[in-house]
Amino acid sequence: MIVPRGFDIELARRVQRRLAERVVQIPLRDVQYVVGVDVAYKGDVAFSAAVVYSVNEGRPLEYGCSINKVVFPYVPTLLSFRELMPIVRALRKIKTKFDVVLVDGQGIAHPYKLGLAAHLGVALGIASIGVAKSKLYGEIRGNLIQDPRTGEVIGALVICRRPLYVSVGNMVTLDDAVNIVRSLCKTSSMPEPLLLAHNKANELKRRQPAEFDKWGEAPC
DNA sequence: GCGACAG
DNA sequence: ATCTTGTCGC
Repeated sequence: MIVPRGFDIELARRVQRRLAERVVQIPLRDVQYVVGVDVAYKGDVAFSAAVVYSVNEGRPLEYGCSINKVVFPYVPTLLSFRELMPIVRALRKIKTKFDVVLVDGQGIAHPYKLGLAAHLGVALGIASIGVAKSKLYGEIRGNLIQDPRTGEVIGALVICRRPLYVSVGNMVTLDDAVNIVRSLCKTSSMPEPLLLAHNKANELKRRQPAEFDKWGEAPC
């Protein structure tokens, strides 16, 4: 797996370990607006979507999106270097104030404790939860995911229709994360906000790409 | 060297 | 993630 020329993977790991120290685990209460974010790809173009979902009303309230040129390949443990910016761009389009973001990927259940959801949460100083469809790191012990090196609980298994690997991203506790994901599992194997974001991202992908600016971003 | 490996 | 036909089941 080739990374861009000049990319220092050792430096990247140091950055991840450093940012991981800023992850905070605090209880989240009065969760009313939950955002779901996801990215779809077509060639070297990323189509990202952010959806604000109202828990009380059980429906989406607002959508944010962004179309960007891909700048980094998919490399296990370095997913945020590929998807973080596109997701941030889509999130910034949202006007509604939200309580937490659900991310398609790991939170702290990562070899350097900084999966995509944790990186996003720390970078923006917001509450986030990692919801992955498969495991990246850790040992399954019953319904919990444990760090094989420290024995620390780094996540939990939540059965929607299929098992989901849930972990803290930032500013939430694992219990909060698990309860929130559970309560939002409706018709799909993914919590509603993520399903909506996934569908919106794929819908964007179907449209014709516009003109990219000097930052590699196009209107959407 | 071997196996594992989010999207 | 994406590529990609048919096929099994409700």
